Amino acid sequence: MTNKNIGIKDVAVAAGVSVTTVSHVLNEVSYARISPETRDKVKSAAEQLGYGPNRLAQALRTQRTGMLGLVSEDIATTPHAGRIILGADEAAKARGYGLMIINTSGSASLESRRADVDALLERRVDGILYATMYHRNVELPANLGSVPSVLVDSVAKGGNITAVIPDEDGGARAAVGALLEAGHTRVGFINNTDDVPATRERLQAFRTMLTEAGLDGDAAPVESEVSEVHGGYEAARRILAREDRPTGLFCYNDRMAMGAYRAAAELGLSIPGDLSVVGFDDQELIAANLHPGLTTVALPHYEMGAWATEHLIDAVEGKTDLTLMALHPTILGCPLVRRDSIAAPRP
Amino acid sequence: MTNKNIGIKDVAVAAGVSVTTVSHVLNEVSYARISPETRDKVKSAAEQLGYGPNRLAQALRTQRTGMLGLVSEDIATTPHAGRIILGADEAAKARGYGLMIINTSGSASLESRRADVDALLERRVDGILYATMYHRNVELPANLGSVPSVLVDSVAKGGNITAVIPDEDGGARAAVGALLEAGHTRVGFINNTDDVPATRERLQAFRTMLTEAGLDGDAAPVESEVSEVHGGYEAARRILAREDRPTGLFCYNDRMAMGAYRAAAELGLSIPGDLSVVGFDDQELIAANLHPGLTTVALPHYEMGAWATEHLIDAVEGKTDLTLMALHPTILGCPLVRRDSIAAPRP
DNA sequence: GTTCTTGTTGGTCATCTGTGTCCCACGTCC
DNA sequence: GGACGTGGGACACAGATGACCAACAAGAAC
Repeated sequence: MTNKNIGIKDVAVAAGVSVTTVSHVLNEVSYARISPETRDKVKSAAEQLGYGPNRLAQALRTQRTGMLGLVSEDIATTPHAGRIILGADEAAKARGYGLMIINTSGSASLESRRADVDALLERRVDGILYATMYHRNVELPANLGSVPSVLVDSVAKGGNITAVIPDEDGGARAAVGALLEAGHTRVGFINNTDDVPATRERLQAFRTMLTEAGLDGDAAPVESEVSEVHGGYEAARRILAREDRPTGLFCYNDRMAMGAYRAAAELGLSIPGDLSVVGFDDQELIAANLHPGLTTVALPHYEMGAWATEHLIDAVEGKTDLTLMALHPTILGCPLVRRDSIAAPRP
Repeated sequence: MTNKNIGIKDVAVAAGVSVTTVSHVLNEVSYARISPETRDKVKSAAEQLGYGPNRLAQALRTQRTGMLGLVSEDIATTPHAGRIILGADEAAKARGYGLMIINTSGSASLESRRADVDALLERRVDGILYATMYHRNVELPANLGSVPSVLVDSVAKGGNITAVIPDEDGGARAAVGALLEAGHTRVGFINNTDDVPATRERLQAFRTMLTEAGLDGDAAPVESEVSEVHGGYEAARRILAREDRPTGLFCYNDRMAMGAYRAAAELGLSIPGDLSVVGFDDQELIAANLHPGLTTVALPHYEMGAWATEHLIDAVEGKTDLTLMALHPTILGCPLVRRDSIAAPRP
């Protein structure tokens, strides 16, 4: 157990050697030639005293803190941030790094976010992860450039910073594909109204998937609303009121799908008997708990957090050149999570 | 903007004074007598060079890092952890402290949690917050005692560590009270099966509230299941199948309430017309998005995080003696959040 | 047998970036 | 001319690291 009051000096005295020797044996430096007996003396003395290295002093000397800064938007409003943090934490822990977390708001001023980054820089973090709550184009504080940094779940407005984002296109294709595969030919899309990459890319994937399947993708029904439960409800009411009522529904996210469930229930449509539904996000609290369970597409938050951390550490340790990766964002897959909301359409 | 490469030494050279003087000026030490002109020279030099203090070196010298360690259980599985972190982050930021976060698992071995705490100690955090995912009795690693620590959302098995927990009793009373107030006389409770304080305390509060209202608390119907949506569904099916079917239902948490909603829908009971429901937790994703919105009791996670941080910093700065507060856990209120799931019973 | 080389084993000292105590130089005032 | 006030610098210290140096014994050269 690390004891705050014991330093390398105390160990040296206890073992009857110099502090240098203690440092050498404890760090197992290759060039140090030290007799096995001395090694043992030092090690057991350290053990007995409960010596733990003072990482601050180490960091000061070596110019490496072994700490990564993570500025995360809106830590508490979605479970997404939690999964990014978890991925980052586990990747960091596995390589002996720690995480300093600062919360910021998606709507915070550039200046306040600059101050957040500055707080991390003053503490001499080795690198910085900048995570946003949802995939978008984000303006980054300039001081982020002074240490290796990776952007999680967004791309930078100015470009040229390494970023990792979800595969919107592939995810949407998987979702629509699951409906087509089940045999649906009348498929609708309930979309978001925000101007974010996901809105555009999912819509486009929706249309091309239908077209590729020999259906008229351009004519397929699409209704847009705010990406909340009530928006999903409204949009679903409209889309299900059409004469050529779709038998398959792709929803922008799980919350909107939850709204669609209610709309279907009100119209007396059973899921998946009368209507198949597929969502996006895999918010477990919703997707797994709806009845029937919602088939949806998982956003790779954990994986993005881990990927970003892994590569950030590589960069810190000089194993990678981040500027090379900065040209294009890295895209991580969005796997389909099958539950029970898709069935073949009634004949 | 903090520039990593600029030290106090560079400022001293630029201003034509000694490093001591720079330190004195920048820290505004009271005993230093320095002419206004020198002050200005130093300050503008620091400004120009983009000097930022090296918190590591400061910490090494002053034996204060200004960092708090937060070990949090299961960061990603519930939104609860996020709210604790947010409360802690904002309280810490307000007082100039930073947060080092380590994730652990509720089921992790004592040894691995000891290692987590050790990682924080090696980094010489000034204090530690230990947050659990739900209110219970937790066994803490012994090395937690070596710096000031506060336990969030649990009490320690051994006792004698300052802790802050939610007011289970008061919250449950508020929930049941809301049903009684609306005029319900046949009220049931859907409880959890886990052996945690909340299970016992909410049950007891339920019974005493009824009794205090002149009803037969001991005879009131209670059904227990696992605290998930499907458990809530099962329990609700049973409780609603009784001859003296309750018109008001208190659910152990929002997830179980969600299950109760489905059971009610299947039985053709409308909420709140035929059945009033009240939950616990205020998981927004569920409570706000059910239809009708679920009246529930909010767990003060943000407040507990903030309270714990505030008092931890007080202890670190010698303004409080934590051992005095360790005698009894501090209890924070659980306010009722009114939505639309409670109405008067049909006459 | 004495000095020199060489390998072994560890220690010395500067360094990382600041902080804080103590001390010094210089004027002034009675 | 000694006490005192003012402005600022020297220096030790916090806890480590690492390049380089030193002591010593064994064997080699003379």
